[in-house]
Amino acid sequence: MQNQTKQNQILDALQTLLEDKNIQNISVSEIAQAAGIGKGSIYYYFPSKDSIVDALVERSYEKPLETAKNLARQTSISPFTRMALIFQACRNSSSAFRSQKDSAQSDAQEEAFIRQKYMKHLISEMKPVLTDIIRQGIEEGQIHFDYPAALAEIVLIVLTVKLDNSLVPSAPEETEETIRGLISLLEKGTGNPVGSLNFLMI
Amino acid sequence: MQNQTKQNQILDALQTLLEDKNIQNISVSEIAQAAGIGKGSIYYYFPSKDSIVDALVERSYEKPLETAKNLARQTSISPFTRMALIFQACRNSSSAFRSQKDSAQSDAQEEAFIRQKYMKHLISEMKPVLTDIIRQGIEEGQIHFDYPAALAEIVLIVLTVKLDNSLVPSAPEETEETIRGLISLLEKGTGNPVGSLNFLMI
DNA sequence: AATGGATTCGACCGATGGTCGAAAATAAAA
DNA sequence: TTTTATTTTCGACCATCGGTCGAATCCATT
Repeated sequence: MQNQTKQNQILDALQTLLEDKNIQNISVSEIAQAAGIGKGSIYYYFPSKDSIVDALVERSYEKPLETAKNLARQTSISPFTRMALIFQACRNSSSAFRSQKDSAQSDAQEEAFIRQKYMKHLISEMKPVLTDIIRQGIEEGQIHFDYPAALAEIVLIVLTVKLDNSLVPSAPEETEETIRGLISLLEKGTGNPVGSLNFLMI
Repeated sequence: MQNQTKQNQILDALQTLLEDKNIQNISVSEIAQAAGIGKGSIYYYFPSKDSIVDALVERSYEKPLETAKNLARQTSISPFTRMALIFQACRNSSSAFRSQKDSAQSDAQEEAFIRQKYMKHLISEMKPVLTDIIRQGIEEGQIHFDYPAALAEIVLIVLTVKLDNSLVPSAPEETEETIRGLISLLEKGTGNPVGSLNFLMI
């Protein structure tokens, strides 16, 4: 049952390849070659090319997700501080997927395919964690809002979409303004003073 | 210069095919066959398969987008009413892309590719229009907020992502709660009374 | 009629994701 | 150790795809 190590070997190869190519331009043979195994063996460990990508996305966020879940239990720390720590952990890991474009302008459209997987995974895993923290913040009177789960999802969606910058591309200053607007909206919407949510800023 | 009619013929074929298949499973030959022309002719009117999809997305939102732009100029109507009309127009058209799943569980992951194009297109086109309306609302004292463009983008992102339901799949009641939360957040964040933004509800 | 551009077409190309059965490696049984 | 069974590896092979190409056809203008 060295499944794990062989799978990781394949995932490592894909991750390396992903650094300067988008998935659509990476063939399964190429992955096999980079992993030092035959193409057929790839399909012994994964049912499809797609599932390899899924597995890589999952593996990439195992650690920050675990960090976040641990943090969620530390009820002694202030909710805002915990949220700040979580976002920081996620941001560090997400950079692993920032592939530098092959040449001048690579069709970000194509590459967005993998980002979307990452987005789906991250939001679905993170939402319950963030919801719990917000709920605690509400109970402690630090957040005034009636829909903790919705609040968590809104923040996650906007931040993920904007920080990714491939689903809805925009200039850095535009992204910054949107984040600033989100912060302002959250502060006014949850009854918090100006500046209290600045940890969301890039 | 019957380019337009032939292109539309091809677009029609793709749209029909899209009703019970995802793009990745639709070949160019298939599109050609459905359009009643040879495969080579497809490439006389479009440079690539991808560009056909792009064109279809654009065509699908021509009318609601024009409606929205016209509405934006009708400064005599209240900003909230105009927004309500715009969202209604968009929702009607977006249903054109709701492909029923092939069988039990079709990999929504794959199909999300086209949604993402639609999302990108809709947000980039709609953002300036919505921003203008919000800005007018601010000037007229009906909206109290400092970042009109950010507000427009946040609303568009959350609504598009949630109503699409393939980027971040969730149960209907969950979607409803998120929308409700967004409404509450917007009302409190822009200094509006409860219920004033209910037009965002599905 | 003749010329020349616009349009149509399907055979063809290189490459891809995925399959397969046979070999090689490893473990279990004798 | 020898034999049998099981797991793992592999690359030739397959069907199919997106896209190209040159020949054929249409159609307007001269």
